[in-house]
Amino acid sequence: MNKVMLIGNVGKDPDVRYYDADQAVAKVTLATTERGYTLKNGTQVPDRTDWHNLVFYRQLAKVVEQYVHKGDKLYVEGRLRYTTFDDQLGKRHYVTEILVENMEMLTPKPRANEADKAETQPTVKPSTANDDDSSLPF
Amino acid sequence: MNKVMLIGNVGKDPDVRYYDADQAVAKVTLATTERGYTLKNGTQVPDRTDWHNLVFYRQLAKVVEQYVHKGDKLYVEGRLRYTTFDDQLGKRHYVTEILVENMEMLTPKPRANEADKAETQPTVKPSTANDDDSSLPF
Amino acid sequence: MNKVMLIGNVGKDPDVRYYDADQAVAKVTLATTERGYTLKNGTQVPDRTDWHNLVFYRQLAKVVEQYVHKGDKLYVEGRLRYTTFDDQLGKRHYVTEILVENMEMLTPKPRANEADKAETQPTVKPSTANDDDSSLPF
Amino acid sequence: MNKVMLIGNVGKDPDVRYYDADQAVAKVTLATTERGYTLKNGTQVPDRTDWHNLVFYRQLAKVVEQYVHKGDKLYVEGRLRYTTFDDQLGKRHYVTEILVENMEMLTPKPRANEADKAETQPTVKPSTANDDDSSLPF
DNA sequence: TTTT
DNA sequence: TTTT
Repeated sequence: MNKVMLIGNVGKDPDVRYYDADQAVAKVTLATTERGYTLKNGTQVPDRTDWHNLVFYRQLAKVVEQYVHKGDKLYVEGRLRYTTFDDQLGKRHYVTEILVENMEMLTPKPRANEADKAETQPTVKPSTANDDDSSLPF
Repeated sequence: MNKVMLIGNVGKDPDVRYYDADQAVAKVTLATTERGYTLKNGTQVPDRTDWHNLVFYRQLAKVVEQYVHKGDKLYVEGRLRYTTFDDQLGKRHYVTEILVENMEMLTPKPRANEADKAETQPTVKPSTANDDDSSLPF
Repeated sequence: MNKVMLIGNVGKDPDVRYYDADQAVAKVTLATTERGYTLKNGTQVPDRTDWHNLVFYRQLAKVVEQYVHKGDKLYVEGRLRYTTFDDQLGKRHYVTEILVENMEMLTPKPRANEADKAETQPTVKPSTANDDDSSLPF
Repeated sequence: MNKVMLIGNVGKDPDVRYYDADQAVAKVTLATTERGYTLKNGTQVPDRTDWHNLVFYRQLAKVVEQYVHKGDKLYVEGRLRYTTFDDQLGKRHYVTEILVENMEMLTPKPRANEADKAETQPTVKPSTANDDDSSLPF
C-alpha cells in the first residue's frame, strides 16, 4: 500500500499540458495546514504549512483544467512518488509528487445561478471513470 | 486492517455515561451525505444519507461530552464493530458501531470571543492522548 | 467522506448474480481479526473477529467471480451503507454493507505455472477501470 | 487532512538517536513496491519501488529501536512533511519525510518459542500510547 | 436525527 | 464462515 490523502488549498491555477488530444497532465500545488497548539509546559507549537506537488493524468487532468482554480479547497487521494530529473545544466533534481487517483472538490460551486456559461461544476460525477450507461442506481 | 474514516454532521447531542470517574462512554450519531448525480442516460441518482453509530471511550468520551453538539461537523477515524444484545423481552438486536480512535472537530469555534464560560474549544490538542510534557515541537 | 478500508479473509466463495450480461452483483463476507493483548493490570483482552458484508458491482463483481475464493486474503476500500429490507413474512431486516470501490488481492497467485486452465490471476490490473489504450506508463 | 498510509519493507536497521532519556528519534527507510502490468496495447509497465523516509518520535522511536529490523514488513500511518537543511558546505538539501503516528508490524514474530532473550514482540500493544490502567476491554 |  |  502506498496511499496519500490530503485536504488543502490550491496554490495557483493548474499547469496543464497535452501530449495529444487524449493525453493530458495537470500539475497543482496544494497547501495543507496544521493548526499550532500549546503544550502543557507552555511551549507554543506554531502553525505549519506543507506544499504538495500533485500530478493528474488523463481524464482527471481535464477535469482539473476545467474546474480547479487557485484558492480552491480540494480533497485528493493518490500515491507518493519520488522522481529525479537533470536540468539543462546537468544538475540533478529530486521531486516528490502525489500521483492523484481520486479527487473531490470541496469549494462550493462558483456563482452557480449567475447568467454564466460553461463555468459550472459538473453534475455528472467528474471524479469517477464510470463511463458506462449503467442503469443501476449506484 | 479495519479502518473507517467519516466526515459528517452530528444528529443530536452526545449521550454520555460514566462507569466511574475515569471510564466514560459517549455515543453519537453521525450523518454522511452523498450528493446525487445524473447518469449519462438521464437517470437521476438521488442524494443519500447514512446514519452511523459512533462510540467513544475514555478521554475521547470526555472531549466529546465537552465539545461536541448536535449539528457539528466532525471527522472521525476508527474501527467497524458488529455487536449483539438482547433486550428485556429477550429479543436479539444487531448493532453496527464505529469505535472512534481519532476525532477532529470541523465546525469553527463556537462563539469564541463572547463573554462566555468554559465553552471554548481546547487549545491543547484534544484528539491526541499525548499527555507527556514533551518539549520537542512535533 | 465515507470511507472503509479492510484487510481480511474471505468466509466463503462469492455469491454472484447477473441482472443482465453487464450488470452483476457479487457478495462476499470478509473476516477481520484483531489480536488480543494483555493490559498492564493483567486483564486479558481476547482476539476479536468481525464479519463484514461486502458488495461489488459491475466490473468488480466479475473480477470477484473469477478470482476470489473462500479463504483468500483481500484488501478492499469502499463506503459504509445501511439498508433495510422486508422478508416474505413482512419482518424488517437491517443490513450493514461495504460497497466496495477498490480491491486488491493479497493471496499469492494460485498454482501459477501448473498446467492449469483459465485460473490464473489477471496480469492486466483487474481492480482499475482503466480501459483506455493509454501509452503513457502510469 | 495530511495522511499517508504505507505497507512496505524496511531497507536497513533503524537509525536511532536519543536527545535525553525520553526523547528519541528513529529513522527508517521503507520500500513500497507496485507490481508492473501489461496494457491492452501490449506495453509493459515495469515494477516500481519507492523509498520513503520515515521518522518516529518518543515512544514509537523506542518501539522501533527494539523491534524493527532490516527486511521487516511494516504498516505505517502518518503525515507528509517537507523539510530543508544546509550541510557543512552551505548546500541546501530538500527532504521529504513521513512523520509516523501509528505503526503495525506485519512480519510474524521472530523466533518466538526459541529459548531466546528479550527479543520477542511486545504483548502489550506497542503502537498505542494507551498507558492507563484501563479495565474495560476495548 | 444532521448538514449543504 | 476466514485466517494467523
